[in-house]
Amino acid sequence: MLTPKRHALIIELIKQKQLVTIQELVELTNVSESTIRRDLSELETKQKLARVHGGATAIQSARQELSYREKTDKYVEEKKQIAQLAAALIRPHDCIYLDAGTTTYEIIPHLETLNVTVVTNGLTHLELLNQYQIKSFLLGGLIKHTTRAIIGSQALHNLKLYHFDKVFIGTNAIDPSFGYSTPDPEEASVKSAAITQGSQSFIVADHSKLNQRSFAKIAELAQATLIIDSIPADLENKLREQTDIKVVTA
Amino acid sequence: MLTPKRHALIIELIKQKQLVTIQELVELTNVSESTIRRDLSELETKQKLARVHGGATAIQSARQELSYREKTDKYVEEKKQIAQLAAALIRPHDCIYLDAGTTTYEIIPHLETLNVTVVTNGLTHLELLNQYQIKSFLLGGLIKHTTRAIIGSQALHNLKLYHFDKVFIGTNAIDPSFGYSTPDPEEASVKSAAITQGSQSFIVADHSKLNQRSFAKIAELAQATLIIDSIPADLENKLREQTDIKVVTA
DNA sequence: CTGTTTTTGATTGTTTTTGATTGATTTCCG
DNA sequence: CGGAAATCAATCAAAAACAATCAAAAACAG
Repeated sequence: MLTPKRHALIIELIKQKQLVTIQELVELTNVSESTIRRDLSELETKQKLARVHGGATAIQSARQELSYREKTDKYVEEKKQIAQLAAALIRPHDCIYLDAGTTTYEIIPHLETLNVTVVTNGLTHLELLNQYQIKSFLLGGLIKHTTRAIIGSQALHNLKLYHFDKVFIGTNAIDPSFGYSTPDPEEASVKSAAITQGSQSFIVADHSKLNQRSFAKIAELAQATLIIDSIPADLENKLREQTDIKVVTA
Repeated sequence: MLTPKRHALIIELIKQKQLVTIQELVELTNVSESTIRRDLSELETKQKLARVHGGATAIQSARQELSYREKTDKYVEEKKQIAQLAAALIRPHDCIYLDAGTTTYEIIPHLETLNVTVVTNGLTHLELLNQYQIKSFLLGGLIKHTTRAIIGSQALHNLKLYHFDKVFIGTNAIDPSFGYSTPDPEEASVKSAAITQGSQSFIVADHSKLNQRSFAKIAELAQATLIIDSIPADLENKLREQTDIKVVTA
């Protein structure tokens, strides 16, 4: 039996039973105990399970959860790299604002040991913030069910109650002359207001957003540093005339 | 038997019986007394139980307090009846406040056709509100991870932005002289502030909360109508001197 | 086909877990 | 109070599970 197939079987059985013995796995896969031990060892370092004396148990870490839901999203790997680069800018005990969105979501796992305080308008972030037990504040306001974000005048009002060391915002479009923009004016208002409340503000976006214009303007390029996975050289030069840019270097 | 499985069994039995003897655990798990002793020792340091001479008991300190999700909710049927009675008071296009908690949660399904606007501080309510596509506002503020509620000064500030036709609040304790109370002062503040923002306010609670006092006072009895599943006649008379009461009539 | 690398299963000695035993401590009950 | 019974922590040896090692088998590359 091929190793990946065997690993898949093991993970599947653990998922079903939560707890398996080495003997059960030996019977399931018809390989020796030694091989199973090696498999468990390997899968443990990959955070796919937790070993216990005599077998292994399922692990419901944030990472596994995360890998489960990443299917719906595009450029996940790039977003993770962007998030990592963004997180590297954060210092212990910073107070940061995390905009709703998938790229900002990927920043959360990097916050675990930083003792930061997070303010967000993204309801999708809450579960992960909870899992990492990060001190978190939510903006108040209208719940936009489609994107699960908090918007509206109350949200703007709420933002005035905070000041942030760093602000991380997602965007749908980046254009050399129109700046950062997004389809929903309500969301744009919140993003814009957040930027003005931060000492430093960052736009996190993947390369598919470059050279795009959307309906509602968030801010000028100069108002926030751009963090992106890759960018053509000529466009980078053009943007650098107006703002700072950080590019993921692979 | 694998250690985690055994530990799970032990905790499960303690959860059911509150108090277990070592002998019971030996029979349950078919291991020696020594092993059980070691297990209890280990689980005690993990704060999963408290040892007593001869066995172990469930721990009910705040530390062990089960988080909202895993809390095996009691009196679900009663709460549904209370919720139904509460929902019958709501008129179309009302603006209502729903406190965090399991009883208020049960109100949501009744709102579907009423075109109400809901304001809440309960994150656990969001999924259901989304499902029924109810226009919803969330209070801003600190996220209390254990109960998944919004609290803090920002929440109080947010409440000032609204006025409600009806306010529905949960409580942990109802006492003829101490009024309504709950363990966490921060939560009590939010509940209290919400009550003052409503034209009419209601406390929804099951009968297990009667004649109890908790640490932090929410409000006097007179400040909110009590909605409850059942109540002894003498206590009802005593409470009716101070406030209105609605009882589920089965 | 031949030489190399990878994977596997068996074997080894080591570590962890377990159950029995011991003497100390606590609880019970007269 | 005081002794008996029960329960306890500490210890130790046996059993189970473990990581490390190595040679055979399989997969691979040239």
